[in-house]
Amino acid sequence: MSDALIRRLEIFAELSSADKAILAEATATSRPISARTDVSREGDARRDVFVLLSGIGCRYKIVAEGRRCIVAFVLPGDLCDIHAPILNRMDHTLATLSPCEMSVMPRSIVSHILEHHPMIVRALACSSMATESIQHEWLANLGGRNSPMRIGHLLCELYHRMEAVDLVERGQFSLPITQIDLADATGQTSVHVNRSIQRLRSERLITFAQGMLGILDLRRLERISDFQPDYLQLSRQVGTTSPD
Amino acid sequence: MSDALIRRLEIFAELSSADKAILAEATATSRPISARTDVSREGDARRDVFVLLSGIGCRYKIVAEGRRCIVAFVLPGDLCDIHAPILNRMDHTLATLSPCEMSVMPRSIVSHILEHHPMIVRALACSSMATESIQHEWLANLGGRNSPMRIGHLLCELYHRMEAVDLVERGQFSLPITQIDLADATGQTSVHVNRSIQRLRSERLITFAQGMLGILDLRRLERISDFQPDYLQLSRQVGTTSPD
DNA sequence: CGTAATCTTGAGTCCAATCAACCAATGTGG
DNA sequence: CCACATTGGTTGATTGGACTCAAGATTACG
Repeated sequence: MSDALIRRLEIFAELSSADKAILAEATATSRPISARTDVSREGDARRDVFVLLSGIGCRYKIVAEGRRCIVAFVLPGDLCDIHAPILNRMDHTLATLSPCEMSVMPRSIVSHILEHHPMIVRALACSSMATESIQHEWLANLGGRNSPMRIGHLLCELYHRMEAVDLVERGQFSLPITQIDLADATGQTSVHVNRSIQRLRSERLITFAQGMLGILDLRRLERISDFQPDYLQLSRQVGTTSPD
Repeated sequence: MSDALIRRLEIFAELSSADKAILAEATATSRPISARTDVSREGDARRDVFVLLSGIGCRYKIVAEGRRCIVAFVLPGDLCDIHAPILNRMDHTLATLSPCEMSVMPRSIVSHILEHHPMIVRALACSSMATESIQHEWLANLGGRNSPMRIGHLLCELYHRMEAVDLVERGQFSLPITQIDLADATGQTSVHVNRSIQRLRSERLITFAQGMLGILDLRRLERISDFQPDYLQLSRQVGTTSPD
């Protein structure tokens, strides 16, 4: 289970067996968390470093009038808030959407890694730049695209991110979230999301039922959603850049 | 001029005189760049590390049908792409909006800083987390707020960020950007932005003319825009957190 | 098996984009 | 110095898309 993290970081840097060992150790102890629970809340002091091992989580903020805005999805292998200890307050809430398996990394191991495992640090830096890219793309999504494109684009992103940690099988993957969640992530009403999904279904681009998402025609979905996978930075980068 | 960078980083960490000296050296040579020019383009290989010394820039993406989405504003003292050398492609374009003064940091100094000036590195890490917070807030802005709130919220953010580098005088600061720019940053039409600005003006909240923005009643503007300054992480943090 | 969520569909309303002028300020060349 | 072009801002009329409200169907779950 814990190998999602390793698989993810290996995209960005060549990890030694010592690197992998410490990552395995750091994520050895995990605990189950039920769906729809806040793991750490906006305003809390940042403390822990989490790794999501299975399930789907999100980061959200509450704006005026109680509206919930999802600002990111957290997928298996995602490492949350590696720099948590150095900033004082969470600006958002980290929560589960489905039942999850999470691991809390002990502070001691975190600082040990930061000091003695430069390749991991490098991979983490790349990973956080990829996160930034994703956020830019989300902004472009909300600011510049219409409803079906927003949904399509988001689904493409999730597809590729799940693919990168080997969780896609025959174009399908588990996506146990509601249309309300998709609405809050794309700045729309669930009613409106529903209609767009039905449109995508009727055009034989996706299937979405019982928490499973199927992408029927990735190329076409990407095209109509203005999706360019480059921004995810998920193509292997090992050896393609010079060390600093 | 170059002290905007130092002033900014000092928010996050206590810099020694050696730290400041190397920052001053790194930003010693600057060059003027005229308004509305792309500094580095989406798709380009990342190479240089920029510091904006004066003027206003932005990061933008072009989505389908040529629409421009501004995903961030770059203010004096902002350090662009410190990790540029380790990722291969720019996911967005960095451009000037007004005439700017920019400094390109030599690679050699960058790596020297990363290796020998831990407090600067720490400040940079904090700074990039603050950037992430801003992006979350922008997502909430686009996803959850109406037009006057979006504009008001953005203006509050710019006010506080300019304040942090001492560029606000008597509630006023230079903001040489167009309503079209504001539109592209808030996912609206310039026509719609115009009406919202007029609304804010008529409620005696702001003045905005000839590239100068005046905030007439910050508290009230913050209240009606659902703005909480905490997310900017601009309150001095020196000594408030334990080192890792 | 029953209750609560979630999804689906329809109808009506409203807000924001679009289209289209027009104005003011600035700059340019003759 | 003035005619003209350009850019940014302002205003109104129109239209379409997204939200709201509401009710029924389906699914999930204790």
